[in-house]
Amino acid sequence: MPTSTPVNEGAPRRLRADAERNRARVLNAARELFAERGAHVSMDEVARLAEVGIGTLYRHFPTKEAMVEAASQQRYGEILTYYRTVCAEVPEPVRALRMLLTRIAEVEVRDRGFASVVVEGTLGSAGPRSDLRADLEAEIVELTDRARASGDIRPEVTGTDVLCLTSGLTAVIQRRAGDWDRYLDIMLLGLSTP
Amino acid sequence: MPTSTPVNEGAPRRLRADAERNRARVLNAARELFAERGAHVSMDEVARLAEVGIGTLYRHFPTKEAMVEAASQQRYGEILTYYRTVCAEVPEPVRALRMLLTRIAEVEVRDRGFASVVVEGTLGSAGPRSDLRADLEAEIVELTDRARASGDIRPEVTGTDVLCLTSGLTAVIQRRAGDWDRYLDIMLLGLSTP
Amino acid sequence: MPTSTPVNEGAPRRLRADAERNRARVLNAARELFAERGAHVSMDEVARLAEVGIGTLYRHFPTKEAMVEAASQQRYGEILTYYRTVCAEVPEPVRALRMLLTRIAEVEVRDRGFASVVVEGTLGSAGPRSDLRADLEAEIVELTDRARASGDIRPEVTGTDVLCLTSGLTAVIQRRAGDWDRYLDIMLLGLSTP
Amino acid sequence: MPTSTPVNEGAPRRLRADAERNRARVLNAARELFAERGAHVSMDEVARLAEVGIGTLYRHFPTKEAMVEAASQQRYGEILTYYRTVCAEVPEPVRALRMLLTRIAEVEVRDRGFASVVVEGTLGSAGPRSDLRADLEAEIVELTDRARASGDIRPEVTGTDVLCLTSGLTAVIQRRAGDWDRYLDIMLLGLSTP
DNA sequence: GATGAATGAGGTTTCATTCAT
DNA sequence: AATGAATGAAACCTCATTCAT
Repeated sequence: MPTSTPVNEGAPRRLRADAERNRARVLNAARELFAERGAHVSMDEVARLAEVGIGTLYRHFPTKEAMVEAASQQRYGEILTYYRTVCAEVPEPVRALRMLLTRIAEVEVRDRGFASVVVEGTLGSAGPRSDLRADLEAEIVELTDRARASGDIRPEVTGTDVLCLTSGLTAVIQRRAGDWDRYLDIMLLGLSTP
Repeated sequence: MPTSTPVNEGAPRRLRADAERNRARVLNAARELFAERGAHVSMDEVARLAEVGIGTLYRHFPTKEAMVEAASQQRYGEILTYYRTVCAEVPEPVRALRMLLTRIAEVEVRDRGFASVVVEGTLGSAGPRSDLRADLEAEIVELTDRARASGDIRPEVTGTDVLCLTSGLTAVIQRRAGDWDRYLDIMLLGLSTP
Repeated sequence: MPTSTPVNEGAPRRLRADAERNRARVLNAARELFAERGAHVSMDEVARLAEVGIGTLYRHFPTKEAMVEAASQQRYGEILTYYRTVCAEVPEPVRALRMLLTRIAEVEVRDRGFASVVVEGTLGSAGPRSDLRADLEAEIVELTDRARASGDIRPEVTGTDVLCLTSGLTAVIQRRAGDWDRYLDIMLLGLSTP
Repeated sequence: MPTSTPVNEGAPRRLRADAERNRARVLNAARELFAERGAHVSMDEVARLAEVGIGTLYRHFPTKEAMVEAASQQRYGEILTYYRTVCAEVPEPVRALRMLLTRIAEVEVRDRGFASVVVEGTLGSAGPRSDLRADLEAEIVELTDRARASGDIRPEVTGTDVLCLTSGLTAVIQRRAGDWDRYLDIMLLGLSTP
């Protein structure tokens, strides 16, 4: 079972109230802008939308990359929270898996375009995985194990396979958002015992 | 049936021999560089690797985007040629489909990283589709129709569904190259009649 | 004879004990950092090494320049103290001069790189001279006068000449630290009566 | 005898006429601005004075540091040219040495403030020496050897000693320009046989 | 047609200084 | 008095594109 990290959105230290608020504003601005305009959003634009000086932005995140990473973490945190509060209750693993993947898809749809900023860091990709992403992936793997154990999916299907399909799912949303439920149906069919 | 465009890599008019050669050099350089370094390759670098002046490069392609688009076309042309010379002979549509998708995957693996440059224009995505991409997609749709007709895949599966899954396939290669054959297996299983 | 300023490191008024301690911490941090990394040290770094908030730093010194100036003063104070406690006893002016210059060199070696921060304000330079620097220069001039009077150095040598050579001495240490004693030898030879 | 490098101001390749002209304009602008305002001159300002786009400036010199280095080289080239055309004729080594040092001083006076930009790279300093600087230093060393051989300066004086004094000379000019001839007199006295 | 020098808007990042807590 | 978060001007540098040679 994955380590039950408390999902605190990654703020490393205790911050003054206003600092915490600014951090959140920046992260939201970043998510919003990336979501709608893809990768080529400038730091100045993020700062402007967050109504924060550019210096403040850099105080919170030493680098553009760091900021993107943090926004990314935030999204994983959101999904994890959902999973732990809702899916965890569901007894049938395949149903829980479908719920989780659906949630992932919904977040992806909402933040469409965000993914293109972090291709190297998207769910299921290779490359160094951040804390919350690792946790989320661990949950998926575990769910797969349970589903296999209960005989709901084919015995040769591994957790890695499901991560791989998940990765495809988010990409499909980025490219042809409307069709993602068809994708999900077909993939789950491909996994299930006949 | 798809319009049977001759696959001549998109050169619009008769060019002097050396001009044609330069065009090809540029396109290859672009493909190579994008493949290995992803999106942030400059026009100067492309020109340098192509051993061509930057001015020459711009004579052939008015814009960076146009150049990327052309390189993209080249790749689709390559796949189309393969399809028309090899797959078209194969009588069983599902086998032909698997062959085609495998070829697509192989090209994708070879040019790994290229996709990240043209997210907006990859196979199966929404957005304006170029000539050769449209042709290729049409072939996939047609193959799907034949497979459905022959009862090899489920009756409710549409050509669009397969395009959608194909789009996921290329994305998976970009993100976790090693697993693409598992993806293909599961996907085809999901499509097939039980 | 130079005005006998008490060498109290320039703290203008009675400060609370902890304030005084903070002032000293900042000054030491500044000296240390400038010494080892030259000019491009930020105020934040100074504050961090001093274990003091940046605000506190600015309470003590209204400006970076002011802080540098104060650190500079501190160094002159150190040399003056040495001079007044040790050299002043020495009866032969040339020997006293050599001792003083040696001390200056030693401090310069210890704080190598510091000089590059205060080029405009180094010993013997033009530009507005601070209190303690003025005092130190006055001592050098006076020592020169005594040496000339006692016939140890050439009659046409002025105090200004020696200041000028001293200025060269500190520069040489900054640029080729190892050779400063050769410089001193040759310089004193050039001053002395044949 | 130092290798007789032709003094071509360091332009590495054949350039188009206009490029060569721009290169020179930039270098002159840089020298002028650094001379009058010291180190904190921005690249934009240099470009503006040179009446050249900022991009052009960076095409010629990939880095601010590289540009400073090139301007520095130019100055050494200037001095070397003088040395080779004028001093080399003079039979008495000490007189030639004084002429050379005087020239160095004059250039330093003209470009006052320039030195502060390149402390790490000034004549006689430690650190990686550029081609022309190395050549110039070699000339100084050779001159010293000849002067020692002819008995004009003390037998224990080395070329290194003279480099060291030269380094002091340029620093003195930076700090108290007016007095440099006194410095030169005294130092040469210190070197000479009694 | 080909070349590569020139352009300059715009990107990321730093840092001295101010001010709310 | 002390703190450290916030500020934003300005620095350096990149790169798609234009144009003189």
